[in-house]
Amino acid sequence: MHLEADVLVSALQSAGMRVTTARRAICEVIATSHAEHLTAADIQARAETLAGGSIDPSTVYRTLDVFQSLGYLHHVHLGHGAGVVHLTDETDHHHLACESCGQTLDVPLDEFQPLFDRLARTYGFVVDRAHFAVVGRCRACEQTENSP
Amino acid sequence: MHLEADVLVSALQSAGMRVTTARRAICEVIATSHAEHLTAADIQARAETLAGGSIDPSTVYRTLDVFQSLGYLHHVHLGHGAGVVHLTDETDHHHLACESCGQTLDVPLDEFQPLFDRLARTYGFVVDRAHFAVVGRCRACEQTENSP
DNA sequence: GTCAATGCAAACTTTTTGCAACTCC
DNA sequence: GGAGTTGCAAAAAGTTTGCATTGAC
Repeated sequence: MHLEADVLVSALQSAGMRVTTARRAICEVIATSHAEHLTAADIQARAETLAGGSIDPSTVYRTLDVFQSLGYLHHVHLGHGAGVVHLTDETDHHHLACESCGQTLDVPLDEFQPLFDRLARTYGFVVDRAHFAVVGRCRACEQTENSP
Repeated sequence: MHLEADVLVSALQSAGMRVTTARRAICEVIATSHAEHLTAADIQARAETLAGGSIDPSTVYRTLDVFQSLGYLHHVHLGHGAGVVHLTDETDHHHLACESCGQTLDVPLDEFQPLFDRLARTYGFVVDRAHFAVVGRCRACEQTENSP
């Protein structure tokens, strides 16, 4: 189930691309990020630690683009601010993004499937599941707000 | 049903705020924008035409902020790029945003309400309906893509 | 006459791009 | 050695902010 960094590295090689220190570190970071939603800046920071040197933001973005092209990543917007990346692998859930505390809640796909099916049938609209995030307020923030 | 620009102007006055040429023009624009999804730049352009002079982007943003604070507007992100504003008034529908052609489809709230109710019951998550947009591909783009 | 609102310029965040230097295969 | 990658710097888009001037009430 878990995606190993090796798989990503091999994917680069199979595509005729080169494996550099920066890319190896980024592979490691995204392979071990399963349930997390990392921004490019997050990935840069972790990859720099792993690589033991600095990595330019543009390198991070370019590498993430590569993995999106190869189909391993999608990027998602959970509200304002930076986008996050997400393993394509893990598409069995969706995100509820709290606009107050920034946390995200993962919800099984089953909850959404009836709606998505209906939208496809009625409007011919195919939802991009990976790109989809529902913005609102989580239970904790909702309670805090209503009992000051 | 239609929100008149006068209502917005009065709201400013009731809140102890001043009515300027720029604000009057912006009121006019958003009051007559019903089904449209306007960016700050769109609003600036139209307001400048109405006002017959230039209006600074910062003035537009500040004025839109005022109306969001007063509860008349929400801003929505329909994918990448600039956000759009939306009359709070018209919350009886939701947006399907095509990531390919950029068009948006309005869908009655009824389609979504069962899901929203379920999310609230199960997770305590209250969906910000105005901020919510579903990203995907519309019928036309989906067909174009699949028959080249 | 005050104080809020404006315009301007500058900063800001996130992301993209051009290009010379580098290094992986 | 040659093509793919990198870093740097600069640019892009969208938005926010500081501050002096203007203008509404």
